[in-house]
Amino acid sequence: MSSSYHHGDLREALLETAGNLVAERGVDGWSVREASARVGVSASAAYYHFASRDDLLTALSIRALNRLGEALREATESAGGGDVLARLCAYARCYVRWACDEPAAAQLAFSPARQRQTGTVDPHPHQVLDDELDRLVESGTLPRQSRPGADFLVWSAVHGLAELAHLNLVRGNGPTDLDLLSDRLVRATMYGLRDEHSAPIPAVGSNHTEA
Amino acid sequence: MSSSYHHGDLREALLETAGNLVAERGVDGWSVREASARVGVSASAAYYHFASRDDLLTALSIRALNRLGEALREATESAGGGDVLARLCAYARCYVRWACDEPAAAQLAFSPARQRQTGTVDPHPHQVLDDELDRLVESGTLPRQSRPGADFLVWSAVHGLAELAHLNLVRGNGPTDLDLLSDRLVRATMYGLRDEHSAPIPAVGSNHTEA
DNA sequence: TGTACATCAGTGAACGCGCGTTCACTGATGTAC
DNA sequence: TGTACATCAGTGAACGCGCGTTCACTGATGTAC
Repeated sequence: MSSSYHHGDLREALLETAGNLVAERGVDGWSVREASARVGVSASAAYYHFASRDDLLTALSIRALNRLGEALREATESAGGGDVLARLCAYARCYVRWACDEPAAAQLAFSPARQRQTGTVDPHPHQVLDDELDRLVESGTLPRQSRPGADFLVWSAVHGLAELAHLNLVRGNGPTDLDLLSDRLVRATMYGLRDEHSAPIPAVGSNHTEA
Repeated sequence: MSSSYHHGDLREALLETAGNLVAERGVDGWSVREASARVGVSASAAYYHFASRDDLLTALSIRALNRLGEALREATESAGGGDVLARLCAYARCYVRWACDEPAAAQLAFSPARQRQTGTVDPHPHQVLDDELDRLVESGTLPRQSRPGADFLVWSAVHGLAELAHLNLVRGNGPTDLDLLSDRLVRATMYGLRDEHSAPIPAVGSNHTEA
C-alpha cells in the first residue's frame, strides 16, 4: 500500500516472485537476496516471514503441488460429460502439459527433500486420480479386482510421460501429438488393467519366472 | 602409482569420486575442491582434465546413462530363456531398482541441462527397450501395428514407476512388492497395446471427445 | 648407458564474488483511555 | 479527538564462508641421439 514499510502481503509477494524465479532459472538458480530485491524489499525482510531459504522453498513446493491438484480437478470436472475414460484422459493431458509448461515447478513439487508434510496439500494429484479410478470402477470400465494398486500404475504411466516429455525425450512434435500419445497411454493402461485377470498369460510364452 | 604428481588416471579418479559425492549428497551437494581433496590432489588439478565443473558433471551424466544402458542390456539378456515378456519385465525391474538405488545418478543421467550429446551413449536405455519391443513383435506378442510409438508408452510407464518409487510415493513396502508392481505395470501396458486396435472403445461410454 | 630437452601433469596462492543469515535499529500502525 | 505506548514489519550494515577459476610455477616422465 504505502510507498515503503509495511508491504501489503510480503509473504505472498515473496512466494510469487520466488515462484517466477524458479520458473525462469530453476530451483537453485536464484537467491533470497534476489527475490527480495525484485519485490523491492531488503534481503533480511524475507526472514521475517520464512525461517530460511529452504523454508521458503518448501512453501513453494506445497503451493506448486496444490496448484497441480486444483488444475487436475478442474480438468477432470470439465471433461467428457459422463464419459469416465475421457475424464481420465483429461487428467493425463493436464498433468503432462503442466510438467512441460512448468518443469521447474514440477521438479520442486515432487522434490524428494520436501515430502514430509504432504498432508497439507488439499486436492493432492494422487487423490484426484484415486477419485477418477473409483468412478471408473463404479461405471464398470475398470474391474473392481483390478482397482487395488491401479492408482500407482496409472500414476506411473502419466508421471513418466510427463517426465519424458519435459525432458524432450519423446519424439513426435507438437502439443497435439503429445495429447494423443497421452490418450493412447491412458487407454492402453486401462485396457491392460481390464484384462489382467481374464487373460493373465500373454500370447506366446507361458512361463514367467522371477528374474 | 607414485606418491605424488602424475596420478595414474586422475580423470577417471575424479569421475569416480565425484560420482560417489553425487550419490552421497546429490547433484549439487559437493564442490570441485572437495572432489579434488578426496582424491588427494589440488583443486586446480581438476581443471587440467575438465574445462569446468559443469563439464565434469556432463561427463558424469553420460557415464551414468551408459551404466544404466549396460545394466539393462545385461538384465534382459540373462532373463527369461526365450520368454520375451519376461525379458521386458526384467528390463523394468532393473530400471526401477537403479532409480531407487542411485536416485542422484538417475537425476543426473536425465538432467535436462545435459542432453545434446546423447549420441555418445552406446547402449542407450531407449535403444535397449526398442530392441526388446522388436523382439516382442517378432514373437507375435505385440501386434506390429501397435509397435510405432510403443517405446514411448512403455518407457513412460517404467520411468514413471521408477520416479515415484525413488520419491517414496508408492505405498506397499519392500523391493519384492516393487518388483511385482513393476511386472504388473509391464503386463498391463503390453495387454493394452495388444488390444488397442481390436477393441478401441471401452466397456461403457462410447464418445471420447477432445478435452 | 648417459645426457639434453620438450612435454606432461601437477602445485598452491590468490582473485573476486555472491551467498545465507544475524543483529541492533527504526519507522508505521493499531489500541486503550 | 488526542495522546501514550506496544507491537508489527521493515532497514541496512556486517559476519564468515566456500566457491569456481586463473596463473605463474615446478617436479616427473619420455624421447632423441
